[in-house]
Amino acid sequence: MSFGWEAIRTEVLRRIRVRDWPPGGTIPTEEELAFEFGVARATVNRALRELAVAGVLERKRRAGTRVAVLPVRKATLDIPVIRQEVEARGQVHSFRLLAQEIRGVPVPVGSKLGIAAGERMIWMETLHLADGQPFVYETRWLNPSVLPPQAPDFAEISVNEWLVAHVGYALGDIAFSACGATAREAEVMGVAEGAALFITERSTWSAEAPITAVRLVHAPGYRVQTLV
Amino acid sequence: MSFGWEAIRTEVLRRIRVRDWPPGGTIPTEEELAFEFGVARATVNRALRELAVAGVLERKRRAGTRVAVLPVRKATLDIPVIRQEVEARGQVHSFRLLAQEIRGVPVPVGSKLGIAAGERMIWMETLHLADGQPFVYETRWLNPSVLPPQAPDFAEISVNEWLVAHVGYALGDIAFSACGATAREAEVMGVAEGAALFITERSTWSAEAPITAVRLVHAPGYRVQTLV
DNA sequence: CCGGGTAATATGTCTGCACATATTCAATCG
DNA sequence: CGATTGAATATGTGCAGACATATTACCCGG
Repeated sequence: MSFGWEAIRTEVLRRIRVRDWPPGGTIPTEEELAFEFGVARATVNRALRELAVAGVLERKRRAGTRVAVLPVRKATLDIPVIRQEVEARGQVHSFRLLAQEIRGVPVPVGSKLGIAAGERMIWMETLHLADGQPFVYETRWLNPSVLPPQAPDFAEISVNEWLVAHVGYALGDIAFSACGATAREAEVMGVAEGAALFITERSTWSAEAPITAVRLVHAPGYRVQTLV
Repeated sequence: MSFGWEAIRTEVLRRIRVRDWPPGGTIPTEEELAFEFGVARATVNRALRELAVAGVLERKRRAGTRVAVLPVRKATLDIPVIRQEVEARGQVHSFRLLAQEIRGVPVPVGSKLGIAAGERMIWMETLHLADGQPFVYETRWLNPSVLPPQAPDFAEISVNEWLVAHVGYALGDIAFSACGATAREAEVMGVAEGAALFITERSTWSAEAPITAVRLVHAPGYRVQTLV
């Protein structure tokens, strides 16, 4: 019977689905389950912990483990680098750096990155192409202090790839939304003004300082998808 | 020094950021790290495993652990029930069931749920309101076989809430996209035709059968956001 | 009846050990 | 020289026991 913690996770999930253990109810303790399944408590713990981070169970010390009433579904998305995304479709990736200049950051960007508005950062405008067709229109604010003395040529290597290779791991947040194309976006992406476009916005910080804030405008038909 | 696996995870992350351990390079074995930090190997394992599922490390038996070259960022989103979402904004949730009827499923829906096109399912149209304003326009295909003999009145309880309470836990996938409002959507949501709308699509299955396929059309300005 | 302190309890984590399993490296044989 | 076989190795998972910690339940005094 004891086929590892994954078997236990599956069995627990089954009992929840069959309503042996109804939503809101507490399930047996780790010790009892360990005895029933003939495994160590650590093994049961592993299985239940995974189900808890998945949002299926809620666990509290002393109170025990209960089946979540409103299972807040957690979806995990992979956010790949754009080049990878294009190549995964079997297309050729290229990009054009349309603009790069020093500017004072506007208030919303500043507050999002946690710096004073008017602070001078690098502003860049990039168009990513898949097989020569517009794929993503990227506008970015970049903290110049993360760059080395002689800055790399971002017409050669895309900012994002340079950052993941040289600045290293960072925290950040991501937001998705929909927006009608502005005049500029319509022109660059080759769509009608007001067309519905999918937007990804990301901000990232290193341990010390804000790194970058990006807004990606995706070509029509773009989807973000998850297999749960 | 030994403050548990979280401290170890943090220290490993730090060394990666400082490029003590550069991208693509292998890091010391669990045993070596356990010795260095003065903890058991299981503790190191826990820390490294978490970083591996986060996409920061890549681990292979015998080959060792290496720092991911292209850290595929994984974003985790919470997908709450609509009522919770509205109430979290401090607004009052209500909904109106606009239509409910039996229909044969069209091809795209059928293939997504893995059933034959033309199979008869329940089709429903619901409008969710926040403080009386249109919030989400929901169209749904529902497998009648998950309902009890005398079906619940979905004008009283929203389908989604009935499902989470009575059908229980299911797998599914989620997709986000952007789309211009159709004539019907524009009318129901009170926006201009062609306005950019954020779309969420979900399909869910139980262990035995497909349960439901939903398309949620969100009011303008809607965002899905993640704190990583 | 209420509030505070205390004990009981379920989970969280750790240790030290063992064996399983995947993968690589090397040696051996045709 | 190439392919197959076999050992070496790093991670994956397991067990039993222990202590830590959060939270609840209970008792007792006011």
